[in-house]
Amino acid sequence: MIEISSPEKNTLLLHDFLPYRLAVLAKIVGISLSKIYREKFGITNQQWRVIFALARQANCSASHIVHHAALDKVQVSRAVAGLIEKKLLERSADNIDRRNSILNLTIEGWKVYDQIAPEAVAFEARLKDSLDEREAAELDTLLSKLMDKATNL
Amino acid sequence: MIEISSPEKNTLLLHDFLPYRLAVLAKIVGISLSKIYREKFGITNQQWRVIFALARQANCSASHIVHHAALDKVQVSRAVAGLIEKKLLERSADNIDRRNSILNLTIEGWKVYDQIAPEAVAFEARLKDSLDEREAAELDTLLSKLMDKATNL
DNA sequence: AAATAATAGTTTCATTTGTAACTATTTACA
DNA sequence: TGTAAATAGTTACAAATGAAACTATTATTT
Repeated sequence: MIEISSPEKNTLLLHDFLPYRLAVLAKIVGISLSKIYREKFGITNQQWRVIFALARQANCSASHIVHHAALDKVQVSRAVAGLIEKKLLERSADNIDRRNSILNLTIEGWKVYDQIAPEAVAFEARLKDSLDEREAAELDTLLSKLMDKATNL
Repeated sequence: MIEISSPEKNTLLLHDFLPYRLAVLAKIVGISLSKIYREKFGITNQQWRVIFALARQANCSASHIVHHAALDKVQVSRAVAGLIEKKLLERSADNIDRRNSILNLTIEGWKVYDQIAPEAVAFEARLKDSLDEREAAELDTLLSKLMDKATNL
């Protein structure tokens, strides 16, 4: 491993490149977090998002979840199927518009949510541990700005 | 879609949850960025990272890339194989330690790099567009802190 | 020196994921 | 009203991914 070529060229330093940093950080955080719901409950990331969307908003359709959990309709369909199989969620018919399904957590589903949610909150708190209040607020602002920018790039 | 259950419960708002925000942001940014190298050169994200790692550090082994591109050895192996097939990269033997391979971009590989790199830099600049200098510096600090925290959580 | 462990990298196989095509139902409108 | 377009959701198939087993080589131990 010998340094030969063009070190002073405008070679992009991957390590400092924002999209790369975001990807690596999000991945590490995601893997850590997933241990909470994967190891203990065998729940996938997508299933976790569906559960949390439904905990917020009961009686909603799959497409509502699509818009509130940043998943596409195939992902939601699969996650819902998995959760129904696990009996954490149930589907009923919408007689007003029969294209829709109406989704709800079961008692079991709420139990799982009630176990995961506090751990997720604690996880987030640990992650933000090294930030003071000003920094946490700043992070919030910056992520929002980046998100805005990224969505109309 | 009727709001029925427990809106005032400690239901976690996915939208505000840091790991979720990071995942969504990283994904959107990554998809936008990938258009630069995927559509024009048919290069995958992993291949792109290998190219950039090699542009920085020529004559290095696959395991060096593993440590500098946040990829595991299987990903690097596959990316390298793909890039060799595209003739963007070449592998030679290391006669001192014959377990290692020595990797280098080809002329073609450098040409591809030279086309992608400025676009990547411009992409990052657009992404940071709405941040002033102070905010950009702050972002840098915050991402570093989070990264630190996340790696020893 | 022989046996064992460690490292570099590849291959295999099962799972996950993404894209497109599909069914069913409802809406728009000619 | 009847036909086309839109919407909700599922299914099918190909491509990407992850985990484990594997080959080859070098380092370590006894």
